[in-house]
Amino acid sequence: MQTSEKLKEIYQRLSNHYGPQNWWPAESRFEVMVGAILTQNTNWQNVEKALANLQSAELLSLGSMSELTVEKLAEHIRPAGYYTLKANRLQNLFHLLNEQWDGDLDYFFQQPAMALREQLISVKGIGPETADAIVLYAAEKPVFVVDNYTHRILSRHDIIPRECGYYEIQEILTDNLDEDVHLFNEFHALLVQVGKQFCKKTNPKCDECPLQGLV
DNA sequence: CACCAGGCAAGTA
DNA sequence: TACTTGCATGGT
Repeated sequence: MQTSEKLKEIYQRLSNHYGPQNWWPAESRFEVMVGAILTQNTNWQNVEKALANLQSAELLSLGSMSELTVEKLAEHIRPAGYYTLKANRLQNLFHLLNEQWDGDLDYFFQQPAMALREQLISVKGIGPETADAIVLYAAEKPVFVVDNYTHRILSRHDIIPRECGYYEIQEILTDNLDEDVHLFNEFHALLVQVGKQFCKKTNPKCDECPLQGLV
């Protein structure tokens, strides 16, 4: 079977099984960016606690969060883990937005996807996945977000080799799927959903997975 | 108790 | 280039 056919089959099964995911769970593009950094190698439940702290302190805007010292910021995001590291990473992003774009997010997000991506990835603490998550879920431009689950699930189904790197995986996906924001949005969210449930590092439960038996 | 989550950068060889 | 390690809280 062709790669594109396999991918469509996977998407159909997951979509039928789980329904619409409606990512990203945030109320603003700014919140998407903050969440994208906070969720690096971190359970979303912990990120929610950190976001709730920021919300109740009225800090979920670029202007207000930019005024905090790194120590105060770290204190608010503590439940998300790696809090010192992430406070610095957030400030690095704020610096780009404030200095290069005068804090104007509309202006910033108006750029083409590749320009956005390039700038985001130049920020210390933002790598390929975080940058792509922001481009897809905040800027709503069609780039496929690859993560550990994507790699694990697609390699186990022999769609990609196990030693495949980020950009190789992304290339295979974009070459074999329609370039569509909604499709990329749902597909990534669905892979995370099924991955959390059935495709953990240790103790995978392949027999109960909706992708079980796929050729 | 062990394990690990919607990564990334820095260090080592 | 290709591994390895630190970062840290809170679920299961």
